[in-house]
Amino acid sequence: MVTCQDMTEPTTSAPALRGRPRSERSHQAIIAATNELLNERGFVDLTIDEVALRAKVSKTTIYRRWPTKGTLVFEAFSDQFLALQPIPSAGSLHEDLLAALRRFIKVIKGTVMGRTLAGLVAEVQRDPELAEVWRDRFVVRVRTHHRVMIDRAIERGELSDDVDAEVVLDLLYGAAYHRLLQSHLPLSDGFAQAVVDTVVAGLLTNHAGTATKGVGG
Amino acid sequence: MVTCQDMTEPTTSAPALRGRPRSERSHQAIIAATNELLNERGFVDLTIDEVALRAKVSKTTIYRRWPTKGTLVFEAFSDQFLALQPIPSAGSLHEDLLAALRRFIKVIKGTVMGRTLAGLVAEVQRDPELAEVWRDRFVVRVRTHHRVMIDRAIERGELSDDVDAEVVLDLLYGAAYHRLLQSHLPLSDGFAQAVVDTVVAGLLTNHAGTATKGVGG
DNA sequence: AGGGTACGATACGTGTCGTACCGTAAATAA
DNA sequence: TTATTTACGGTACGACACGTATCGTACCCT
Repeated sequence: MVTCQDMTEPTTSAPALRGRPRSERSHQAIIAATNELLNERGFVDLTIDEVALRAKVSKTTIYRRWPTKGTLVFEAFSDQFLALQPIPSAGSLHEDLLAALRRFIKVIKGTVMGRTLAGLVAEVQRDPELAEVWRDRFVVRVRTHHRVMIDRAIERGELSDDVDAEVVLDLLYGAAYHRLLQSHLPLSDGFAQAVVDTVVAGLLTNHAGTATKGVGG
Repeated sequence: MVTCQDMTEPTTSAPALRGRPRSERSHQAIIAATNELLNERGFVDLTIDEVALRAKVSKTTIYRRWPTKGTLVFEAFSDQFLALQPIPSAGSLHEDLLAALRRFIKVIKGTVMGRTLAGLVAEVQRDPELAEVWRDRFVVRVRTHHRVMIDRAIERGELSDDVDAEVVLDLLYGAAYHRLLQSHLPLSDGFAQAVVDTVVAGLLTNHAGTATKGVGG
């Protein structure tokens, strides 16, 4: 769980347990109501007032914990989403990447999370504070997670250590995000195959001479 | 120029020139004021009221032509942006794609258009009507434009006609959009090189056997 | 002249946000 | 027990931007 305090302040060792504690039940009810409304209306048409109504909680209680709609939805979304993105270990780089990308696409298309993800990316462009939280607690987290597939391929010697893992992730998931956000073409399985085919083929080519190392940062 | 009517209705042959015509001067002033405010405040903090004030025009006049803030900003942005995306003809596929991607990145980083582009992509997630306009009059337009580079490479025989041009565009520009929207890493020149190196290498590999044709649509 | 349309100015209703207030509830500390 | 501290519910409120309505005036055609 990621509370508002965790998002904005470094975790304090002393939780200061004087006074009435925050209701865990309210917390759960708010997150649950948020997810319900995310399903029914989507990110844009979700209002804090309605969440409060649904959760049988005062609106004030929500604002005490989450400063904005974005941070609330972020929390309701992120843990749930990340739990559905395991790292495959099929063996080859191609198999791993394809399985991971398929998994990503499946969740995007098969649940409401695709629309919510798009809504959050949109909100991030509007709210600089949310952008920071988003990068640190989602983007970096997912990428670190996914980078394991590439690192393992390098360790196995399947891939040259000249390869910039960051660029690889940008190619794979950038393409997928692109279709999600622009909606110009569907996130089909053939798309996933073509993306992974092309990228892996490109990586397995010996590209000594065209330096591609260390450009990520 | 793309007017509101052009966006929502098929172009009528009879422009109906009875009555007082719309002031072209007002049109220019509104677009100019929009671009000014886009520079000063960005997409999010731009308000129609302020555009009206700046353009010395009634707010009503703006709403007569553009139904929403998104469509107004879209028009102020798109022609300007597209004019800065010429198709290079250096010769090889690698050279063409790299030059085009560099050009894209240069405009994104060197002008306010990067922020505006991000803001528009965000707005598109919130406004379904704008989304339609965006796809038809921007995304498809840019992609058709860019696809020429790939088609020419196929004609030259440099590239197999098995290659799905749509996927190629998603890989290149998807990666760039990804860094623009997520801000996790900079849009450096090394990034552009690595992206093009990897994708072109992947395309030049003979991938007969892994069908990648016709999955774009 | 007359009809049709755009214009300016302004007022208005709407929706959502986020905050302020205040009496009450729940926990700790003396 | 009593005092203190903090969260809670309920509600009212201010702020802000949106988009619409109204109406008298300006412009261009037939």
